[in-house]
Amino acid sequence: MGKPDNTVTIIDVAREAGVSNSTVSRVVNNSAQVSSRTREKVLNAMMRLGYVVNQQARSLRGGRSQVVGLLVPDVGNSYIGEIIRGIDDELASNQYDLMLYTTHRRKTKESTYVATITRGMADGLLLLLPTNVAAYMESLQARQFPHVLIDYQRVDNNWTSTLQATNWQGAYDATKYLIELGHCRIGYIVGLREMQCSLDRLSGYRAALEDHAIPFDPTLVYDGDYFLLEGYRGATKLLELSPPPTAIFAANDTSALGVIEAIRNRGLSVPNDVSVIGFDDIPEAAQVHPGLTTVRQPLEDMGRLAVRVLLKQLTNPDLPGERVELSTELIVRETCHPAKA
Amino acid sequence: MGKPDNTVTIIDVAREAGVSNSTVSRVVNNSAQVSSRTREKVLNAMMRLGYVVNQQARSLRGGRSQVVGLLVPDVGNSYIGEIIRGIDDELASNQYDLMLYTTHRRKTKESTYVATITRGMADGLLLLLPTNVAAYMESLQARQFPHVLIDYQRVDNNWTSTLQATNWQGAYDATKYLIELGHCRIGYIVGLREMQCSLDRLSGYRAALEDHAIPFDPTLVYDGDYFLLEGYRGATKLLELSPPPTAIFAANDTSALGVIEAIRNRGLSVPNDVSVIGFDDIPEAAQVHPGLTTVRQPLEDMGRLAVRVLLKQLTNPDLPGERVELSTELIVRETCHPAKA
DNA sequence: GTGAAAGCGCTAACAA
DNA sequence: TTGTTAGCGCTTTCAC
Repeated sequence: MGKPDNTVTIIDVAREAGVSNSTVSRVVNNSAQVSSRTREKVLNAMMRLGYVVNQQARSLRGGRSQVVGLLVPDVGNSYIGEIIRGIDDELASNQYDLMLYTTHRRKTKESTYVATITRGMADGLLLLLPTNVAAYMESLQARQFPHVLIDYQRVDNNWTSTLQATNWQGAYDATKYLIELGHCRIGYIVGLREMQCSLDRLSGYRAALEDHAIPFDPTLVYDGDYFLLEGYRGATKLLELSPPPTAIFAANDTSALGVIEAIRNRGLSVPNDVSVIGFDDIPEAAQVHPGLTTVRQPLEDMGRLAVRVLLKQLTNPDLPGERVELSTELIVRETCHPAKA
Repeated sequence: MGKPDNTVTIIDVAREAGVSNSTVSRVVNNSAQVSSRTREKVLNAMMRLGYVVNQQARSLRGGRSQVVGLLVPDVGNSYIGEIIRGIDDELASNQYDLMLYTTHRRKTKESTYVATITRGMADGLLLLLPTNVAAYMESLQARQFPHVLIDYQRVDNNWTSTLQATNWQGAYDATKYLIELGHCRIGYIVGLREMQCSLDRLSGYRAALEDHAIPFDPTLVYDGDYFLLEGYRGATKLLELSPPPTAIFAANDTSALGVIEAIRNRGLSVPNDVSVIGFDDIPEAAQVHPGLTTVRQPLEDMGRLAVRVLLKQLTNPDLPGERVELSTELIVRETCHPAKA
C-alpha cells in the first residue's frame, strides 16, 4: 500500500554484492575499515539496485532520526520566512529534515505540540517566538530534550539555549538616530507585550530618550501587536495628538508599513512630514517606496545559528544551554528626515 | 543520547498491567476485542508509566509513518502561509505530521527533495506551486507515491491529483468588473509565466476584454513575477504610457500592493485616479487602506482540501488522480472606482 | 577486513 | 478474549 514493495534493503544489496549485510551497513555509514575493493562492489550494487536507507529502521535501532522539529506561531510573514530559510538551509546541509508545527498563536496547541515532538521522532526542537514556555519547560528538561528558543529570553535555567538579536540596543540606536535628526516627539508602536523582545525594544527606546534628556511621554506609546493593522491604527491615533509626533518608531517593519499608510492617509508625507523607522529589515523594507529605514536583525543567520546550537546540543547533550546574541544594525534608507525647525 | 533511556515500551506497560504486549498493542490501536476490564488495566498502566507509541517502530513494522511531506517554493508570504494553515490544520486533525521542504525556487532542489521524501518516511507528498514537475513525475509514478499538486495543472496523466482555484474565471470576473466600471485601458501585471495559474489568469483577462469588444493591447501588459517590487516597476512603466491605463489588474495581491505604491509615488490617488484590483485575497488585502479589491482564492480551504485528497489517495492507492477546482470570488473593497468620463 | 547474530519497539498472524 | 512469536531494516558487538 502507498509505498509499493519494490523496497530495496541492505540485504538485497548484500546479496547482489556477494557480501554480508554488515559490510553493506559499514559502507553506507562510511564506518570502520572496508577494503576499497569491497566498498567498490557494494557501492556498485547499491547503484544498480537503487538502494536508499530506511530512516525509520535506522532510528529505531540507533535512536537518531535526523529530524528536527520547528514550532512557529505562524508561517505567513517574512520575518518568520527569513528565519526559516536559514533554518532549513542549515538543516539540509547537515542531512536533517524539518518537521513543522504551526500554533497560530494558540497556546494550548503549543504544549500539545511540544509533547508530540519530544515523544515523536524529532531529535531536537526549535521554538520560534514561543509564548507559553513555562507550560512545557519542565517536560523538556525531564526528557533532556535538546531545544533552542529563538527570540525568547525569559529563561532562568541553564539547560535551555536561547538566541536572539540585540533588541534593546537596536531600539536604542533607532531612537538615538531619530533624536540626532532633531526629533523629540517620537511615537512608539509597541509589539506584543507578552514577548520579551517587545519589552526590550521598548526599554531601549526609553533609555535613548532619557540619555538625551527627552522626557518619556506615555501618550506617545501605542500598544500594537506586530501586525500591520495595529501599526495603522496606532499611527492614526498618534497623529491626532497635538502636537503630533514628528517621527514614529514601530517595533517591527510590518507595523511600520501600517504606520506609513496611516500617515499618507492623513494626507501627510513620509518622510517630509513624519519620519518612520521600523525593526527587522524584512525584504519588503527594501522593496517599498520610499525605502524603509529600519533596524536590521540578521534573520537568516539567526535561523542558521539556532540550528548550529541545536546540533551541538544533540551531539553533546551534557553541554549547558548556550546564550547567543546577534547584533542588530541600523539600515538607513529613505523614511527619516531631519525634523523641521 | 539525546533522548534519555526513560523510554517506556509496550512491554513495560504489559508487565505493569499484567497482560501481554499484544494486548497492549490492541488497546493502543483500538483494534480487535479487548474486554473492558483488561482495557481499563492497560490504560491505567499506560497512564502511570507515561507510555507513548514509538512512531518509528510502528512505521518500520506497518509501513505507515503518519507523516506527509510538503514542498513549497518559499514560506515567507501570506499566500503560502494561508494555504499551509489549512494544510497543517487538516493534517493535525488526522494525526499526521508535516515535513517541510523549502526550495526557494531552486529547481534542482525540488528534484532532490522529491527523491528524499518519497524514499524517506513520508507517506505522501503535497507540492505547492511546483515548477519542475516533469523532472520527477515519472519517479513519483514509478513508486506509486501518493501526491497532490496545488496550483499547478499542466498534468497529462491520470494518476496525479491536482487542486487549484478557478484562475481563468477569477481573472475574467475581475476584468469584467473593471470594464463595467467604465474602464477600457486596463493594465495587467502578469505573474510568473512559467506557472500555469499565471497564464490562466492572463487569458481570463484577455477573454473578458474580447467579450466586451475591447482590443487587447500588449503594451498594457507587464511581465512581473508575483513579487511586490515587480508590481511597483510594472505600474510605474504602465503609468508612463499615454494615455496611461485608468485601471490596473495585478495577478496577485502582493504585486497589487506594489502597484498601489507606484501610483501614489507618482502623486496619483487610488482609486480616484487609477483603480487597482488584485488576486488571492491575502490577509493584507483587507488590512490595507484603502482596502484592496481583489479576487478571493479560498486559500485555507485549498490547503485543507489538498490534504483530504491526499489522505484519500493514501487509503486507496488505486484511485485515479482527482482534479479539484475551487471557486474564486470577487471581493469588492475600495480600490476601484468608475472611470472618469 | 568481514560475517553472524542479537535486538531496537511494534504489529499481526496464528494458537490457545 | 488473550498470548506467543516472527519479523520490519538496520547497527553493532563479538567472533573469526
